[in-house]
Amino acid sequence: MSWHPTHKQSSRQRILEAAGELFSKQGFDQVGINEVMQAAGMTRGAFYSHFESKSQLYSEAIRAMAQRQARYLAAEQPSMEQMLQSYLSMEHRNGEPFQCPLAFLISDAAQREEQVRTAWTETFRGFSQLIERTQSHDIPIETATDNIASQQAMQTAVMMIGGLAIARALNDDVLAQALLTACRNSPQGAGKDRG
Amino acid sequence: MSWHPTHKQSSRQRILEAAGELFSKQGFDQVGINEVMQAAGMTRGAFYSHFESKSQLYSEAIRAMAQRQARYLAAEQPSMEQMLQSYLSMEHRNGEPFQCPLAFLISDAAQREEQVRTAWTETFRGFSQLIERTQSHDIPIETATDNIASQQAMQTAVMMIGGLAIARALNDDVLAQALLTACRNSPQGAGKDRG
DNA sequence: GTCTATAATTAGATAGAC
DNA sequence: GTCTATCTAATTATAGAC
Repeated sequence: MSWHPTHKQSSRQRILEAAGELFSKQGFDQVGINEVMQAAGMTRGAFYSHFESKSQLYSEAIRAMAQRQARYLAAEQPSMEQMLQSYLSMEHRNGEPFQCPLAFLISDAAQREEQVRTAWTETFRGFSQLIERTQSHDIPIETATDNIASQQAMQTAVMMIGGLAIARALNDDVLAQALLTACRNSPQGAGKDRG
Repeated sequence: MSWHPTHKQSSRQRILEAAGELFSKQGFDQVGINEVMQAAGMTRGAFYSHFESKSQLYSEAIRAMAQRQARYLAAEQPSMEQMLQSYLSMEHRNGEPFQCPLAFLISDAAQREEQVRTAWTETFRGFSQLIERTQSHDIPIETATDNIASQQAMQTAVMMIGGLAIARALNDDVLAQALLTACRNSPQGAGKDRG
């Protein structure tokens, strides 16, 4: 089992993927190392060969989820409208197939130590910058300063992350669907059906 | 100590207030019953004379915070601009003096049992309806249907709750301040400095 | 209604065999 | 690098005195 030099790297990756999914869906405190390791196909004892603590796993899992999604988006190059359509969907709210750590762990990460908050903050920065680039691509004529473009990107980020996080907290599927629709129709959206 | 019939009610209220503040700031799992009871001026053993479980305390604490804030708003009758100004402030982000359970517990509540999610959902409904009434007061000319007014209220609610929750998660005070400003300047705000 | 004492369970982290 | 076994600490919840 330990013949290949890629073995440890592969195990580490499996742990990160399992942790990202479990933490996002259930919250950091409600998931034990045991549960993470079993989902990764190992037992408790092997954990500390890969990570120093559960807390370190948390921050690395957030970064890993962000990187995975960034790679996907870099390949697909979706438009702003496409991004909103899939991000603000009931499927995403229900956690399939991807869970955005920014929305799923928003108040969870806020209550952790600096290491975790830094990972969350840097992920948010990347998300906001991606939106800014995508929006400037949709509207190539640049009449606004960078400052205003960055404000607009942050407003869109809030509408996306906040909308998804609220829809997830809501206990009522009909209301959640209405909320997601309202967010997609907001001025921060493609802006095509409002004046 | 047990002479007054209001004694139990007062203790219960103190527990609810302590729980609301502690849960909001640190998250449900990171606060023990011991900590809550000490903040309320009692010891662990007295807890179960007031609540059946920690989980029940959670949902009741959310409702108690919402009711307390609703009473305050009913007395003050602030305008939409005033509400945005105080809700989307750095003071509120830092938890002083009031913590909105919708923002502070957004992903925390989403991961709990139905009882807690129901309390959160009903609080959100009340918040959204309050915004709708306040917005219709600011713009007395009603050209829109109820459905559109409700959509606009939900968009504003997302910008407020989402903006505050993100600002709280961010590890960078400068970025958090910029984000709150962007939210206040958004079309969901008073709408006075955008077109 | 509040207290002290305790039961019962669980989790994060470590030790040492292989 | 992964396993089993264990340590230590914390937690929810209960029992019974006052």
